[in-house]
Amino acid sequence: MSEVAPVGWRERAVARSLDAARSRAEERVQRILDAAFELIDEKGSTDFTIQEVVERSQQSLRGFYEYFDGKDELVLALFEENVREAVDDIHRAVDAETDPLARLRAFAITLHEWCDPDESPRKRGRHSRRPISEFSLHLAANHADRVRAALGPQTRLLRELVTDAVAAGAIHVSDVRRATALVQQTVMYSWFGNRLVADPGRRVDAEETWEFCLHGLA
Amino acid sequence: MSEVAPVGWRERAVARSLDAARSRAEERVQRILDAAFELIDEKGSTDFTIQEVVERSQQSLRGFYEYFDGKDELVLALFEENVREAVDDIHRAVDAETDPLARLRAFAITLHEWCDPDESPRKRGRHSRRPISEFSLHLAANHADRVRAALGPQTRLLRELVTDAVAAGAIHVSDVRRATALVQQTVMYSWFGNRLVADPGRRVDAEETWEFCLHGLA
DNA sequence: ACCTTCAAGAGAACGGCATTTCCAATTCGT
DNA sequence: ACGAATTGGAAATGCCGTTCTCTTGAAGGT
Repeated sequence: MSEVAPVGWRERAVARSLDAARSRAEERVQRILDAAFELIDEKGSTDFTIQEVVERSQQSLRGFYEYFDGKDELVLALFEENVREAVDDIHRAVDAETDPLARLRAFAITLHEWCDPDESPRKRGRHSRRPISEFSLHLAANHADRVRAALGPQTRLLRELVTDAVAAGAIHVSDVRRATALVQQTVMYSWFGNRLVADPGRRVDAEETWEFCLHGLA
Repeated sequence: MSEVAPVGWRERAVARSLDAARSRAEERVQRILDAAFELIDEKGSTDFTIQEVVERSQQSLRGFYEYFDGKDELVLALFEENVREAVDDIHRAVDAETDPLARLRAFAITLHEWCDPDESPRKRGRHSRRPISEFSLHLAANHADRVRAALGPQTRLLRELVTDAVAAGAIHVSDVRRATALVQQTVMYSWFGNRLVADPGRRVDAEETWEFCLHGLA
């Protein structure tokens, strides 16, 4: 836990108590996060109350506000957690491919699966992402910088893939960063556009979204 | 106002009073809408309170709830109003062109201007559209059907343009409706993706969005 | 062992806001 | 003008996020 091993017993004792305090805090934060995830799963939306969270996580209201500046910060934390999981999964999918274009495609398809709340909602034992995806709209509108930061790892991974694909001559773009942004936003929020399509048979799926991006860049 | 001209004095009197009642109601509703628009313009967001609206529109709280089922319904009405204006404007821009592809482009560019809250915010004497664009996210998430209905005229116009462009051989799409949805959502919400781009110099503008769509369809 | 101090729990209190309700005033048809 | 429906006004309700206060209990120092 602590980065430098303390030398004397005194330092060690201090470090141990600090570590103890820290891990206690970490455990509490985790309990809060878990409780919030549970509530979201149960209600299918992010309109749980702080009360419910503290009750379920066996904390005090006071304690909650020690760790989080408010509800938005809590949901932001959940969002970050979700992005982390997603990036791990995407990384796995991408690394299963070797061809630069295939890697890029793997990124797009997997990311789409993670973001579309209306598709494959009960895949594996994961949390339902729908409420978080939906709330991410609110977050992006009100805390764009935080969301941007949370998405950082994902953005960097995609940028790398685009760069590789360009280097391999698979695609041609004038500005890598811009292309990255375009793909990222198109894939992440295509589900949102689908909400406005009445006929479910005409929903745009992952594959189509990917092809749209691919041609759009060419 | 009334669809059939009444024949006798009795009917006429009834109709007159009904007309009077109706136009009074219409005027009230209009006053509420105006007040809400004003507040939105002043605050730069949709977090006005119902109190403020009724005060400014010289109405009673009770009256407000006679005409609107709640705040969401009010903002939905504003949204519809906004779409109406936008469609008119887009229609004008489209009709200034004759070539099917140019017409399609005119649609995309003009719609983008209307939707992007971060661009050309002070154009003409119109309401600031930013708060409504932002709130439309919330609306689309919670009242997708209503938003879809409100966008109906816009969707139909675009579909026509796509059909024409296909007929003229300017573009090739497998499914007109799907292509329509894809273009519509990409253009309408590209501003949202831009929120996640740190460097303002890399924001994707109307022209780029259009080209992205154009190639994406080809 | 005793006192001090300070972290942390429990939950009451506050403030903002949407939505309801109730009563009095007013309008409207007859 | 008279009873019935409509409307205005404002207080009341309920929900929720956030803050405050009081209290407890444990750790540290002497």
